[in-house]
Amino acid sequence: MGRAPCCDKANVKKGPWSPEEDSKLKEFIEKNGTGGNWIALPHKAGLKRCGKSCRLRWLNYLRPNIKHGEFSDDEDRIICGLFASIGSRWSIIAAQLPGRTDNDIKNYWNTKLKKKLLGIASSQRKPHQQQQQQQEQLQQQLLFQSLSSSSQGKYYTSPVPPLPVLKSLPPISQDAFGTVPTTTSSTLLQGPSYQYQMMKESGHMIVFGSEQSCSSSDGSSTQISYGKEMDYNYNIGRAGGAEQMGFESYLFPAGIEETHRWLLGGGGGGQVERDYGLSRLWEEAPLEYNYEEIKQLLGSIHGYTNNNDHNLSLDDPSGSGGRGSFKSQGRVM
DNA sequence: AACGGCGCCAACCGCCACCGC
DNA sequence: CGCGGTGGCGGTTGGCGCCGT
Repeated sequence: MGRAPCCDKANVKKGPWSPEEDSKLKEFIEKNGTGGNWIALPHKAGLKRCGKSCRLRWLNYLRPNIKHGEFSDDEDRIICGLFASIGSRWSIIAAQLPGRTDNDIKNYWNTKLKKKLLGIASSQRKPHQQQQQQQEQLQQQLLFQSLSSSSQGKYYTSPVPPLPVLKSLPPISQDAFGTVPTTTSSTLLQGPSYQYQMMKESGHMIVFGSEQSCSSSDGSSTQISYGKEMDYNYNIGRAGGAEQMGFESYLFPAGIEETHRWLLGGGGGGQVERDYGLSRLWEEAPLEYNYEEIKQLLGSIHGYTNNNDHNLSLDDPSGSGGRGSFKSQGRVM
């Protein structure tokens, strides 16, 4: 089986575009527009190219106001935040970055940003934290994969809510109190080493990650996994003198509220009511599971798949075949 | 200078959704 | 409602250039 090719492959030129072809295409579109039909366009424009190729060339290179060159820190931040929220929906991400194309962002992510962030993440990993239970690792990795990787097939089927620039929770040792933490790309972590993402004000978010070794005054410790949508508050303030304190609270869909507070002394060390086990432990090696296994594991993450309260839901990938099921996406010409 | 490895990125490929008939 | 054509998307590839040996 197979489908008819979009053009006569024998008679179309492939490979890099010549300046002549570029100017032909540009001139034609500027004069006539695309005519709503890319397949017919190359013939009309006198180009021996596939319509899709023309479209790509126009959208990614010739279109006016295309921005090339280095990505700024702000752009890094937006890409990281959106990737963590919606995964590799490059066209959606590109829509938030005027002048950038999905292809550009995809390339940038794959070649630079991902490595940059992974490097940071692995350098922050502490040896003693490499004792995590396998099940938790698996769940969290799968959670991340399912939310971030379209090929694993979890999709938002409702419009994604407005996404503010995401802020990351500052490490507890950092002087992040009294000022709103401004995130640089170096504090955003992703993928298997993903830790926390935190918006600076109240709102709704999805948190990937977990806390571990949460010590309390009676010496007990607990381990908490997150992989849930939740409402949250995040505040940082000062509690007199040089003392610094802050808190954050999470409201889970089930109505359970959890509040974390911390208190740091000014000069001589600090005290936290709960330890933030911010560094994550993940398997470096990719794990591969079939969909049934993934489903089972995700099913064990409470509250994960039932997010309708928040206008977000997750599709079964088996029905969509893996791509293009982002229902709210608009067509861009 | 030659060669191999690697990174980058433009372009291609294949799939799916949408739309008109 | 079904079908075919087209647009749009994300993953992948191939070629080029840079750099180290």
